[in-house]
Amino acid sequence: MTRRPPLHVQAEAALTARLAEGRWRPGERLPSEEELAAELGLSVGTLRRALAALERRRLIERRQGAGTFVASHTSERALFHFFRVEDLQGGRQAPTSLVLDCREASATAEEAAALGLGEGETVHRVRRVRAIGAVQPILERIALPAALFPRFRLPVLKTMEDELYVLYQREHGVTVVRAEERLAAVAAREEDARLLGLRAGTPLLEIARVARGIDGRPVEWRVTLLDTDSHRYVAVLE
Amino acid sequence: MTRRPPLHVQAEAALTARLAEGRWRPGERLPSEEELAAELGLSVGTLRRALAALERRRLIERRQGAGTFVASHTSERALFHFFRVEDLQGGRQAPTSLVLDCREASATAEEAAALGLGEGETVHRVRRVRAIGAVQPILERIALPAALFPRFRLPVLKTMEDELYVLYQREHGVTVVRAEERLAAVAAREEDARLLGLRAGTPLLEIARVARGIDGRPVEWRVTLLDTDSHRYVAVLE
DNA sequence: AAGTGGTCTAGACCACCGT
DNA sequence: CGGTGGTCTAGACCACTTT
Repeated sequence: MTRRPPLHVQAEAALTARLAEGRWRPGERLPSEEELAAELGLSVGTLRRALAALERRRLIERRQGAGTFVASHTSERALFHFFRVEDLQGGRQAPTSLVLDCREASATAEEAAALGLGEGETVHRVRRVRAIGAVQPILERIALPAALFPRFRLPVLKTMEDELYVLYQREHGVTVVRAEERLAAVAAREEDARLLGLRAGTPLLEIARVARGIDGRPVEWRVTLLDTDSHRYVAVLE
Repeated sequence: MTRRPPLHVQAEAALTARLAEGRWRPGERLPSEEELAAELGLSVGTLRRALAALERRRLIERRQGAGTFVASHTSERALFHFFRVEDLQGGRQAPTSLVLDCREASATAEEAAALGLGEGETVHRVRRVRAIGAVQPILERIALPAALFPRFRLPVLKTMEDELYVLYQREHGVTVVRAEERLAAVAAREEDARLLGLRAGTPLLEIARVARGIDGRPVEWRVTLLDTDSHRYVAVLE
């Protein structure tokens, strides 16, 4: 016999579900603590515990005197949380992007596996290079399930809004809250080297990412190549 | 005028200081909530809030019915928290180590900078290779401030207790609670390639780590080379 | 049975934001 | 000023571990 989870856990799950279904829009204010507590049949103290957990998971933001708000992806958050690249001095700077292509295709086995799709389902495939200051150390290949992004398109060959997660949320209602990355060192292939202005065979850092939405399902597959002559990938373990 | 921090924050800081100074040993039980609250002049509720924060920072562990304990580095924790290497299928296995050398030396500029020492201060320098299953994909160079590890030594050329953080804590009273890593892709140098059984020039993942103690000061500088033919470095962003 | 941490509530008071 | 979240307290009751 498995025990009933505590009320604050149930409340957290119930609120997570409401956020995932889009009950409130990003940036919108939630009802006050007192109202939510009454609605869920809890004391304010117990509800506050659930809200604190949601805040730690960055699904909501709380501002004293103003209210509780659905977290919205700002460039700042995306920059500091989902972009883990620094220069050699530890400095951080927002990159700018140049989109090379953006088209529909049917998923390769690798893409399908990463995104939890059937092989051959439709994906949007994007390729772009990203510049930081005077150098251009990043090449990315991105795949998105067409089912989640029905009207997705990006103008090609133009420097674009760089932070795609802001765009996913604003234009497609997809909020990325978590990602897993697997890193390897690889030798630059002919074509990649050309796009980055390097010699073929140069060691590059390959970052393979699965990004997930509020409900935990994969929403993006991204493979980044980083030239570590000028930059580093940073991680904090705690 | 800057405001007084809330009591639960003050309590957290006070308890952190006690843990850092070694008031209780790793694994030892702390006084009960009621005793601690009385001692610090707080209500139990406020004290519990401070303890919950310390538990999230993994400085303590709480067991219902048994008490609150100083967190102690188990191999399991070190393996899952400070060892971010998986095989290509996502499997995790504890590595075994072969120590190549372990001697005292005076810190290089790089070591001194990373550890916050004056150049020329004494460090212990360790070099080892680590095997996982049938392969041997890891080469590590480690530097420790001699001031923090006065009696440090490791037998050379013998497979040793692999998880050094368990040893740091048990034998030297140094608890690692946080680390920052900077990753790059490099071409294997002649000597490193020989030790890993690879050709010179093979792309390797270089992981440069600064590990910190409870008080936040650097206690270890470690550069790991990982052969990503058989393994990956993993990170979770959330 | 005694002692520990975990849950949940109710309420007072404070700090802050917006109008 | 009213309404919001933040802090702090006090106490009842529960679940679990240990002796």
